[in-house]
Amino acid sequence: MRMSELFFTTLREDPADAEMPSHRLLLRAGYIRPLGAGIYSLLPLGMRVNMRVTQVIREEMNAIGAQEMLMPVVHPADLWRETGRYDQIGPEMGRFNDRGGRDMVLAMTHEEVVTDLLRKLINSWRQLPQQMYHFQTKWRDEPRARGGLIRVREFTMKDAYSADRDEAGLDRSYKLYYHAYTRIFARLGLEAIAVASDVGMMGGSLAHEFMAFSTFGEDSLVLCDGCGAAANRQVAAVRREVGASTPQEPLKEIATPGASTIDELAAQLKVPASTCAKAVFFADRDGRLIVAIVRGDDEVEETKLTNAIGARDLRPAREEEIRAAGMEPGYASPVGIKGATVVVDELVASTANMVAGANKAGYHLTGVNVGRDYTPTAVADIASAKVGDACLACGGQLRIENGIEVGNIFKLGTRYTGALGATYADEAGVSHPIVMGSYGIGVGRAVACIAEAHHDEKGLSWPISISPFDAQIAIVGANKDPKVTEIALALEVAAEAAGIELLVDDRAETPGVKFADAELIGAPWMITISPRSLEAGGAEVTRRSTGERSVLPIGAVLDAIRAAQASDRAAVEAELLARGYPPRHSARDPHPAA
RNA sequence: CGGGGUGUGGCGCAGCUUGGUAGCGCGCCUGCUUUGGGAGCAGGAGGUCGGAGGUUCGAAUCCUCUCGCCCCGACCA
Repeated sequence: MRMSELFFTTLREDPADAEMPSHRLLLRAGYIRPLGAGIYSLLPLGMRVNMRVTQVIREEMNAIGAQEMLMPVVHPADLWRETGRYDQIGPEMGRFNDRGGRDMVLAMTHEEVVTDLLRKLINSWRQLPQQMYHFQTKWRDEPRARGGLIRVREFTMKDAYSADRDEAGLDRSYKLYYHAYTRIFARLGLEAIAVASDVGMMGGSLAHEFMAFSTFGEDSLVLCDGCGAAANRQVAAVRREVGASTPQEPLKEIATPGASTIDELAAQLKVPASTCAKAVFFADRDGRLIVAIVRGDDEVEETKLTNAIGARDLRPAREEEIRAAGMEPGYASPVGIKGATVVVDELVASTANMVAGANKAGYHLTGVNVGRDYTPTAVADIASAKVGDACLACGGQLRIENGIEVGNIFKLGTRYTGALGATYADEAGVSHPIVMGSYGIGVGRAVACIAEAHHDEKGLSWPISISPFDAQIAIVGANKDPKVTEIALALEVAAEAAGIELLVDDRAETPGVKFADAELIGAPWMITISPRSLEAGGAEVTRRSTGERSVLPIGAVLDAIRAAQASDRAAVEAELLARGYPPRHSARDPHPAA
């Protein structure tokens, strides 16, 4: 490809409204352009990276026996009514009417459609298991798009689905995807780990998220270096010391003027924050008030709270809602109130004689005991894991890092097949619902994460496996010697024949511009061909990631690139093998370990 | 949806407080010179100042409403 013909432009200055490096650089280097909030065009450079990423995913999907297909973006709403999600899902789903006035939806995901196909195509146990996937556009009207391709409203997802006859089959399928995903992210140059996660709107029983480490990550990952346990903070359980059993003291009201926060309260009473009960208020979709009680040194983890009581759409409660329930913000507790759902953290439930609000401004109660002084609706682990907490599995110290979710795998079970009546007949002719899993990767987000992980102050620096071009040629000094252009273009032709894609900078720009743009665009090698390089023996080859430079005879350049590509790929495979993730597993083969 | 910010040629910004002919840098076009780290000189093109309404002799500037976008929080690949 000649750069003079490439549909793109680089920007010399950073776009004002891009913060994250991937956003900034993908814009500046001419990979993407926004159309609206969270809606992007992929320019040819961006599309090339997208295709490379897609190809890696495709190869690994095919390797586990998944079959590529394509399902529509526009669905009849009736199908979504059958699973109940048409009403469950809020404004993040795009809805419209066709010309006949029928309700239609834009795909946010494809469980409904794939399950509809299963019920139409699968009749017998002999047809199972099945694995299928596609790359398709999703529309999710996110409340807030952000960070360029990191969180957008329209995006391409690779979503795969497994269909098995029973839980054991689903276990096997799940492990296959775990295996494939590990291989995919390694091949994409992403350091990603699988963490236990919430099942969210997908439903189902077990889920892992694959998280790319990033300081800009929106999720907090709770990690144990001791045993390798990893979980999303939303669901991370930790080992918690149970309070010593102390005799219960009588309830006593004390004046605590101005102590409307836990810090002030603990300071005023000279007691540790852990002995104070913190009340946090939420309201659900129907306006029902929910009081969550955690220890003063803990925070409420909303996802855990949501799951503990099967609530939906929690939001912070408004002050008037709290007062309406008979509580005093700043001095609130469930003691003496009625009508609210009270969820108590298990640690609070096992701690005697806590300090809690008196529901009267300026007063607290001491000697508060759960069960005696108030009755909780539920007792559950609803506190956020903290740095330094003890690992549930091994007791080791936990640490917390930020990550970006690039993929997830869900055990759906019969959530959809049950609702839609997708069944098969077993050997005895008895009908059973098909057992499903679903497995997603956001392609554009993966691209953005790779850019986050592979860039420097000068620009992008793609891994060899997914760069838009294998190398970029800077033609320098063509005015002094027309031969350099000839040689460069001949090299491009030879490369094409060898299956190597070069981007040749034949523009009438000064060398400085060409070098700067090459570094911005970030192909793994920059090849300079100039009178000077020819004199030195051929082409000057610079490795983008290291800045390492050498001069090679023109005839040796392509071989060198190919050799480097091969050894890079071999190194990734060797590492994957060492970790227990060799290539090639069929869905019907026994699986090693995952 | 709450909070904060911002909207002025393709990009980055000034001008707004104190109303009076819309400016700067980069990029773009033409010519000449230049050519190994974002060239120089000369000439040139390009803007309903996000939109609507209002105040005023006069609005980028003041007022009201509205829309877009970005960032921070509650949600997700």
